[in-house]
Amino acid sequence: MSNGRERELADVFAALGDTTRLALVMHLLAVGALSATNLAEGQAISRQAIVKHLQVLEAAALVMHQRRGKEVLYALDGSRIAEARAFLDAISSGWDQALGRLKSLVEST
Amino acid sequence: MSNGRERELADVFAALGDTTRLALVMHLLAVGALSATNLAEGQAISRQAIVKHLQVLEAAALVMHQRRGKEVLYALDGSRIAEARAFLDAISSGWDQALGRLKSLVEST
DNA sequence: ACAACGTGCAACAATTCAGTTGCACGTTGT
DNA sequence: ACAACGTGCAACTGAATTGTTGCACGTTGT
Repeated sequence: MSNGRERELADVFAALGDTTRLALVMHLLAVGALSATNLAEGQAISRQAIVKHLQVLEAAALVMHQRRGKEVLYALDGSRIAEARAFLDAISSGWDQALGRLKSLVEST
Repeated sequence: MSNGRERELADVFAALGDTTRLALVMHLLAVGALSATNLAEGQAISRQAIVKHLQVLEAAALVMHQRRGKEVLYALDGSRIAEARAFLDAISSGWDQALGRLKSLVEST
């Protein structure tokens, strides 16, 4: 795996590794596109905090934004999620062999 | 989604959201089971740093350990990876509808 | 023109994270 | 018994993260 790819992947996982951002992703998935002010409504934290989270998601290419008059709409970008999925698939496919090696190492008492 | 589950999921993603830990996971996947000292060999950072990373992975239930004489072997635990995969699958499956909603919102100039 | 609204920027405080070093403890093989 | 080795614990530093607040700027509708 190239070093850059590894970094990108880690960024995606790190971006998802926060309950607030995970909730944002699910919210955006459900609704489609929303402004930061809109997303912050009824939330415990401030709009600015939400904006920072959105920027983290955008830096990981999980989210994109588009200006629309005086507001800015944020929406999900799917390509990186597909990559992350592919990675976890690869891990899972290597799984049985890895488990086998583990047993032969540990059970040789 | 229950709040506890959401937290667990975020912990899994956060644990994977670091290039060092990602490399550890792939290394363990390839080899099966290794000690912290072994994993630290030839690495730029110290054994203690590796141990801390392994503890993060273990807290997220991605890794388990087992004592074996004077050394401690670490190996992957697959169940949580399967859960993370399922989550990304769910995201991806909701994707087309989300994209449709996005377009209708943005393109209505 | 102007009031209202959403955004953008910057400074700041508190917390968490990554990594180091030093040393003590338990296990192993001679 | 003892030297060697792998581990465990604790203290510490520096950097990154998360969140706050205050204010200025652009856009919108009346």
